Amino acid sequence: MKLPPLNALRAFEAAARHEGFIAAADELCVTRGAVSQQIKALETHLGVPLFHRHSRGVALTEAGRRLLPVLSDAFGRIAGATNALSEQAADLRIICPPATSIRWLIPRLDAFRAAHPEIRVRLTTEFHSGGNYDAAEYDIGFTCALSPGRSPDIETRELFPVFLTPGCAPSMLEGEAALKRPEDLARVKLLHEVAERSDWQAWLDRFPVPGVSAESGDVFPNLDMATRAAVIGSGVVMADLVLCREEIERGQLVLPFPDMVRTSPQGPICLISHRERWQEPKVRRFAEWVEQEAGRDRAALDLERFDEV
Amino acid sequence: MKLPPLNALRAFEAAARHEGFIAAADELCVTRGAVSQQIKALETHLGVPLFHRHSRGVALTEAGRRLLPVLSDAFGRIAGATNALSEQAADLRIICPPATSIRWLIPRLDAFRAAHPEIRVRLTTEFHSGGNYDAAEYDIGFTCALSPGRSPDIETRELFPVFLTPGCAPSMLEGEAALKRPEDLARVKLLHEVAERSDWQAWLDRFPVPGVSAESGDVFPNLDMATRAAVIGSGVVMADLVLCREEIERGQLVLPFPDMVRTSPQGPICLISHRERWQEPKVRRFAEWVEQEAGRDRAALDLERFDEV
DNA sequence: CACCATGGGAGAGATTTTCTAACTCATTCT
DNA sequence: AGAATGAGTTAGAAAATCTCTCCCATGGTG
Repeated sequence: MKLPPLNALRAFEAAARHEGFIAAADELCVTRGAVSQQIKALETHLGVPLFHRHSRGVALTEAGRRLLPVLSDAFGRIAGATNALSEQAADLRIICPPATSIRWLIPRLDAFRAAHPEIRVRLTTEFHSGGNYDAAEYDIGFTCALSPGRSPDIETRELFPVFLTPGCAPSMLEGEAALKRPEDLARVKLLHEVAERSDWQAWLDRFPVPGVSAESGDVFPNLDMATRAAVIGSGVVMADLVLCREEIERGQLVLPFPDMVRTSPQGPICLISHRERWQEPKVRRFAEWVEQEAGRDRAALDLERFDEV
Repeated sequence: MKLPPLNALRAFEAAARHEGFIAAADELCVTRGAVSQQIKALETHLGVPLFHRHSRGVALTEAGRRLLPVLSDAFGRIAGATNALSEQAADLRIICPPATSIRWLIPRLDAFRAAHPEIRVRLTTEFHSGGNYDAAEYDIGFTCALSPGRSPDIETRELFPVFLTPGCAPSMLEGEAALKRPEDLARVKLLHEVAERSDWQAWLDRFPVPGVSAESGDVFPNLDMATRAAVIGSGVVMADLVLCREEIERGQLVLPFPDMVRTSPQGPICLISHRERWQEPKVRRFAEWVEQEAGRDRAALDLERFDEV
């Protein structure tokens, strides 16, 4: 396959389409002279004149008329394919479970958008385990490290651990029904993120409390709503120290047993993506930004306080 | 229509097709480094990696796999169209009437082929008037200047005039039947090029000879055969001073009435081509070469001797 | 297990291509 | 006649592209 100089072909295509060198030069953002030279070079290369030069303007020769549609078509296809690629390259499709989304990602995301306006962020807030992460639908996701059933091409990167300890409204530490010892949990309502009650179960496995069962209490569709129920004094939620940091720092949520902390059995929160995708600029930028933000949370938590379990 | 750098696309296409940068570099006659840089530039431009880099070789990414067929197809179309043009640009299709062809063009044509080996000459020897010259079939032709019915897009360039005077074998000037005066033509056979007997008729119109009519004599399919008949003493041909120059100089053909010369009523021999085609390199080169050769003939003839009629 | 062959990456500097800027020419419109 | 239009030409500047040299990682091989 022998090809003539491609840039000369592009110059010719533009000039032929506009039936003039000046319009072509404008389109290509060069001077008329450049177009003139390119086209002359192409004519020399092919050995056929492509334009008749009149004193005023140019007109295609027979040869030029034959060449134009082929080039326009070919360049059109190339433009279509490459634009589709860049188009898609600009879209960053993120999937994030509800609690992480509303409590961690969304508050920070505008900063990312501001820092990278060229990336169109499309966030889907939806529960998903690492096992059913769909690399075709999403460029990157948030999930738990130990989710089973991942294909070997799907890789994760750890962000921060999930530290669990009961949390409640400050009012619950006061009065005669105050939560003072773990046994007091038997007198209050447990607030669960999902029907499986796994967080409370995990904590109770680590710190068994007689008379307290994970089977009791209210169930919410996600951790955010359970936490908000706790804040308004409805019961005790199994709080995630990272995701609930704001409420804890503001004193809206208090930790009655701050030394009784365990990590989630599902492992730390992590980013998840296809092995190949990490290198894509949009993904790399987002991942780097997320890791930086997560680093701040890890630092703020003073993780060394806790024994990992 | 926004296009990525075309040369980078070509580098990518070659690399993707060969599944390796080295093979691509060989195909493009550059170094691996050049291919590597071009492809990196393209990836940066599109914002998507097109290859996975392994320690040994590369493999297309999803994006690369989508781009490759489009590019291969587009470049293939471009190559096809441009090759067809150059291909045709290399063919020089000439049409030339028989006498001019055999007596003038063919003896000189090898010199042209040697001087321009890149041009494939395809000569068609066939009678045609300027009026039915077909610019789609032939790039250039030889004809008479005054042929009627030409379209305005068909232009001619004069080569040399057609000087007509009787010619015969030297033997005819000897003996008791020797041609001494025009009246002696009544005793010999006239040799005609075509049934129309126009050359003899034209000469006789200019130099009327009592008792001699263009209606008599033998007819040949072309001037070459009529001339050869004259050389072997069969009769008197209406000789063209240019086309018969060789025989005249060698003494095979003698001119009994060297002062009785007239130009052909059909005008001089000329080149004929489409207005647009003269600029095509192959046509221009041929035309220039022909004009140069014709110039030699005009000089050799010492045209000033003759009164043009 | 050292060693070499393979295939690609990086960076500096050379080279080639391409573009610009200024001017020219021919023609048409006013 | 003079202005405006559209293209051609040229030298030199700018930009792109390439080469060259050295680097790294991997996978056979003796």
